[in-house]
Amino acid sequence: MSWRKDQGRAERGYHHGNLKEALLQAALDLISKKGPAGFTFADAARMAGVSPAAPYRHFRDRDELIASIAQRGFEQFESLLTQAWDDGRPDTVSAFERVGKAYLAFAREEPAFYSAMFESGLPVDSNPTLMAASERAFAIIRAAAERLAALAPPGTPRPPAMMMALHIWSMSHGVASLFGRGDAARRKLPMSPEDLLEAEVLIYLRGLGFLTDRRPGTAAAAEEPAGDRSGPWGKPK
Amino acid sequence: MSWRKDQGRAERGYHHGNLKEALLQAALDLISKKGPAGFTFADAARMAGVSPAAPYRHFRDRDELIASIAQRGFEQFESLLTQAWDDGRPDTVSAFERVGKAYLAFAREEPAFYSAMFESGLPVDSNPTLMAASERAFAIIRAAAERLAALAPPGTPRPPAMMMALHIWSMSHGVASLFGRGDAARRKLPMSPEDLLEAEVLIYLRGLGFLTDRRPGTAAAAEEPAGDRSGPWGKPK
DNA sequence: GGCTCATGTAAAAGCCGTTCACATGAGCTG
DNA sequence: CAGCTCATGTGAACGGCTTTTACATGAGCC
Repeated sequence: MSWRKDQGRAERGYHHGNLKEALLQAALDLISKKGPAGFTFADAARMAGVSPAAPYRHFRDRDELIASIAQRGFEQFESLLTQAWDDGRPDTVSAFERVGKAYLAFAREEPAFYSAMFESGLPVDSNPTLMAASERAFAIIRAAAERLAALAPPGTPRPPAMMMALHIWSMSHGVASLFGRGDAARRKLPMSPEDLLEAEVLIYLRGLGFLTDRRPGTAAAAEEPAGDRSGPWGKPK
Repeated sequence: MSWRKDQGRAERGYHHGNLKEALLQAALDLISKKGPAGFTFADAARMAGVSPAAPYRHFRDRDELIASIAQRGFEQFESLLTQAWDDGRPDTVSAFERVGKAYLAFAREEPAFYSAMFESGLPVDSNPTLMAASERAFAIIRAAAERLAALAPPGTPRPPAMMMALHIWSMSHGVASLFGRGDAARRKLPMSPEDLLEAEVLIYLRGLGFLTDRRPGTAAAAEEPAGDRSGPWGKPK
């Protein structure tokens, strides 16, 4: 991937040609290295090889750059979740769990996006298009919850899908922000964040009446392919 | 509560007399108004009526002030959780739920402490005494989980208390940081954060085999006083 | 070929964090 | 009480950041 002009400052005319994009990339780099607080507008400009005033031709101020990154992050996030959900294939429950894992994977692999989205301190409702992007991403979780709710075992009250979605979101976000990333907020854990979240979601689903232990002969087995786990947290000793 | 010298800059000698405390208070004010990022060392100094260099006699740098606040926050947090847990009275499950609510209440009522503790971007492990304070607070949740695990219905595998504690922590933190505070991260919800978290915890506990719907004649009723709720999310229509 | 306007620069104002040499005076010592 | 000492506060200064303003450049269009 090479831009029209080499992205280094090497022999570049008066005009950069791709500054907006270069600034977004630089900001991503910097945020992932030093967090959204440590990132400076001037640094991004330097990295792109332009003067400190140049970015103002493309972003009203520093916050707007961060908001742009958050926006882009929500878009990638939405696409990742969509892919993970895969319209509920091969079965609703395991697709649902995959969504939780995708959430965590995103937080770990795209820490810069994740912090811009959730830890930058920007009010979510300041920017309507940002808010909309955030809601589109959440809509994936919501749709998944909707499908899951429809599978509620007959006889039990059907859980509100919106509530389930919010619960899953909060679990994923909680695990991701407390234990998820390598360098910030490191706390010792007896298990990986992924396993922690998986167990949490499975226990939760079981609490709703979804028989996630997948033993043959259960109601869930009618829709789910057989699994071999004995319970949400591995084999008890 | 009046200090030796009136805390305003009004007729104050060369020495402040209580600068460290005044700075901590000022920082709390500022952080709760403008977030941990918006807070500046110079502002705190101004608010205390001293020169911008004075704070350096009490804190190595800005981060150390924030860490001090986080530390103090963890201490208050621990005390609040201890009080909420009340050693499991009147019954383990309801005390457990009270702990979740206390978590949320703290996030809402002490946003400045909460952000310093969880959203300031300070590496938790940078300061050993901070880390220790954080662990003491978490120990309350852990102890509660321990007691709850001991009540696991016979016949089912007993869940690891540590895991339960981490689950509860992540749920509480997830709800608090996504929906908890009035002004940052405002997202529309069909229910209050408190109700959302309560339902989440109840469903989770049910998933572990704790019969939290509290109908007479259940195993849980042997330890729990009777309640009147029909399920974790109110009456289904 | 010449115009225009988006895009870049230079310079400057104002703020912040941080450091350093120096000032002050609270509290101890005799 | 006199005098000393050292914790605590001051002022000035450095470098860096954000943001604004007036000006420069040249890409794309007529």
